[in-house]
Parts: sequence; C-alpha cells; structure tokens
Amino acid sequence: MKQDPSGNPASGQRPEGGARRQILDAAAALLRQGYDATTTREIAARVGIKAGSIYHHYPSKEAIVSAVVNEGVRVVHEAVTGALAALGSSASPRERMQAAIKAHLLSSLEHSAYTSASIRAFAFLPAAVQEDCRVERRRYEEIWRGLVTEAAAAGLLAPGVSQDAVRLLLLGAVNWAGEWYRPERMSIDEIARDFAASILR
Amino acid sequence: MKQDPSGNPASGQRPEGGARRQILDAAAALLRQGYDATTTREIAARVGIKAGSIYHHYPSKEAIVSAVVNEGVRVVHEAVTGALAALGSSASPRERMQAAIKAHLLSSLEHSAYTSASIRAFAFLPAAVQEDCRVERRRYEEIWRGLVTEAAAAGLLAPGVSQDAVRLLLLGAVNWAGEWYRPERMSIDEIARDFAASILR
DNA sequence: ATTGATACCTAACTACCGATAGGGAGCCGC
DNA sequence: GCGGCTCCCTATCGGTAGTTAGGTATCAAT
Repeated sequence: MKQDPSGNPASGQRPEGGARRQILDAAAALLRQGYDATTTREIAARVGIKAGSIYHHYPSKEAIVSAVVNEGVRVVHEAVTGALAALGSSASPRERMQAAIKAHLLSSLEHSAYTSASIRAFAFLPAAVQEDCRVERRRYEEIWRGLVTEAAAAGLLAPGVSQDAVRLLLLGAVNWAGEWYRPERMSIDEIARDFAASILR
Repeated sequence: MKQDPSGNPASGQRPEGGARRQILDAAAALLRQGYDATTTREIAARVGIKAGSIYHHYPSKEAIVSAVVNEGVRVVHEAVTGALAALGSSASPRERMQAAIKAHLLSSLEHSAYTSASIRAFAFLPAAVQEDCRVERRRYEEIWRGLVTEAAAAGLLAPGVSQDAVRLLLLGAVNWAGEWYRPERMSIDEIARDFAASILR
C-alpha cells in the first residue's frame, strides 16, 4: 500500500484530526460555490482520501451538507448569543442591535465557512436538507424577533412600520453582505454601525 | 414525421412565437432553482423540442444563461427608471426612493422570471457569465447611488452613515426578499413603504 | 425542378456525478 | 495469534450532463 504506513497521526497526506471534521470543513468551503459544485470527489481530494472513502464516514452527500448547514446556523447563533451576553444587562437596545449585527457579519464573512455556506447555498439545497435545518434556522430567527421587539419598545423604530418588515430588512441586508463584502472596502465594524444607525433613531 | 406537419403557427407542441424567446423563457423559469438544475434537456422539454435542437438557436448553455441574466437586469432597470419617470419632477426624494423600491420588488417578485433569476442565481454562475453582465449590473447600481445621494442631500439619512452602507443595506434587503416573500404575508406595497420608512427620516 | 436556408430529430460521444462492492492493512482485546 | 473493528483502497456501476454529427422535413426563391 502506498498509503500512510504507520499510525503516525501527523504524517503524509492522511487526515490528521477527525476525518469526519475534515470532511465537513472541505464541504463547507466548497458549498459557498453551490451545491452541485460541491462534489464528493472534490471533498475527498481536499481531505486527502479517495472518493469512495467518504462513505465510510457519512452515508450520503446530503448528510454531509445537512451537517454543514446545521453547524453553520449553530455557529452564528452562538456568536450572536455570546456577543449579547458579553454586553451585560445594562446595554441599551441600540447597543444590543449593533452588537448582534456585528456578530452575525463576523461569523458569516470572516470566522465561519459553515455559516457562510449555510446562508449562500441554502436556497438551492435539496428540499430534504432544507427541512433538516428548518428548526435550527427558526430558532435563530427568534433572536432577531426579540431584538426588533426591544427596539420597538424603546421607540427606536420608524413610526408605523411593522416589526416583521424591519426584521426582514435587516436580515436580508446582512445575509446579502456576502455578495459584496471586501475587507479593504469597509470594515465589519463600520458596516454594523451604519446598518444599525440607519434603521434605529 | 410526427412533428407539426404544417406551417400552422399555432398547432401541436411546436414553439409558436420565436423559439429563441421561448428558450429564454424556459431557462429563466428554471434558473431560479440554480444553474446546474437548469439543464438544456429540461429547457428543450419545456419549449417542446428535443435537447439537441437547442443548439440550432444558441451556441451553448452559457450563452442562454448569459442572455437571461442580462435581460433580467435590463428589465428591472427599465421598471425602476419607468417608475421614477412616472412620478414626475415634483416628487420628493422620499417618494422617489419608495417608488424605486416598489418597482424593484415588483420586477423581481412578480413580473419577471428573468429578474428573479438574475438576482438569485447570479452568485453561482460561471465566471464567464458573471463577467458578461457586469456592465449592465453596474449601470443599474448607478440608479441607486443617485437615489441615496438625493436622500442624503435632503437630509433624510441617519447622520454620520456612509451612502455606500445605505445603498448596500437597501439593495441587500430587496434582493433577499425573494427568499421569504409570500404574497399573502405582506403586500409589495407594504414592504416598499416600510423599507423606505425605516431608512429615511 | 433544383437549390439553399431554416428548423428540428436521432443517436451518440465524452465526461463526470453519487454511490456501492469487496478487499487489504493496521490495531485492540482476548 | 486470532477474530473483529476501523479506515481506506480499487474498480465499477447506473445515471445524467453538455455537446456534436449527420440526417430529414419544409418552404421560399430561383
């Protein structure tokens, strides 16, 4: 065999850490270019194994993609929750909103290929995969529902507009950011500040 | 032969109007589900011809998709330009902004499968196709740059925020609307009104 | 009547996809 | 040292993609 002959965990081309994790990492990186562009062969190549070997770790391509997307939502959920918790209970609704926007943008644009993939590719995933992460996405959505309600209670929203509209405006804007964001153009901090300032008064 | 035996333009399964137009229509409808989901065979089936016959009208799948996306941008460009022209010169920057938002949403959500396709699928198109419609998209973007500048001059924007941020916030929100819009949920008119009211003061 | 263009078909090619079958090497507990 | 487990391999399957070659029917103009 030409493969890694020893149990040495750090030699050759073979996966070092958990192979399952490496497969997800590769899939997440590819998913940003679309579901069909994410081939099991390319995933295997990036991990350093052969195509068929994927199926020792996961039963299907859909299972891999489902895991990636779910983790992507989980990561951004934790990022936003963590950022809000770090603010403490004395923070104003405006500060909380801006912190949430920044955390979401950081997760989807810089920190997590999983989050990036789950936002960009979601609409074109097989229906079964979309169904798999509906609950997780719904749960994340609730955070934003709460933030908008807080802002409304504090009188920070434009008069007469529905909270649904504000939430959808905001989530649309941050989710679309992956289509135009370039680090040298505008910092994530600036984007979060201007987005928050634009919709709050 | 089992095909349309006469020159009768309205009989059988054969394309009635221009076949080129029908091919684009079919491609536009399919493109909303993604580039790879848009197969030449399915396009042909919807037009009522066989797969190979596509290539009598277009040299490649990329050429078809490129034409669809370009037309999609052209359509929304005309829709917004038309809506602004219909307002007349006495309209306020706020009215103009709201009308532009409504026209964009109407085009992408109701009127044009071309526009819908060009927004949703663009990010996953082959690089060559993206390059083909860069100019057209840039041209459309200029409308929004102008609208935001007008609003800023009228003092309608939040103080201290960059015009780029406002434009990207707004375009992101309207482009993302295709991911959640349901006619029974909120009317396009309401969406346009609330979006405009949220970012203008 | 012949030509040439137009529009479409049949059949096939190559390439690549997700997935499976079966085998082999190392390792662990007994 | 022997079974059994894990991990990965090779080889291949059936399916489908974009595309092409070459043939056929129709029709307008010569």
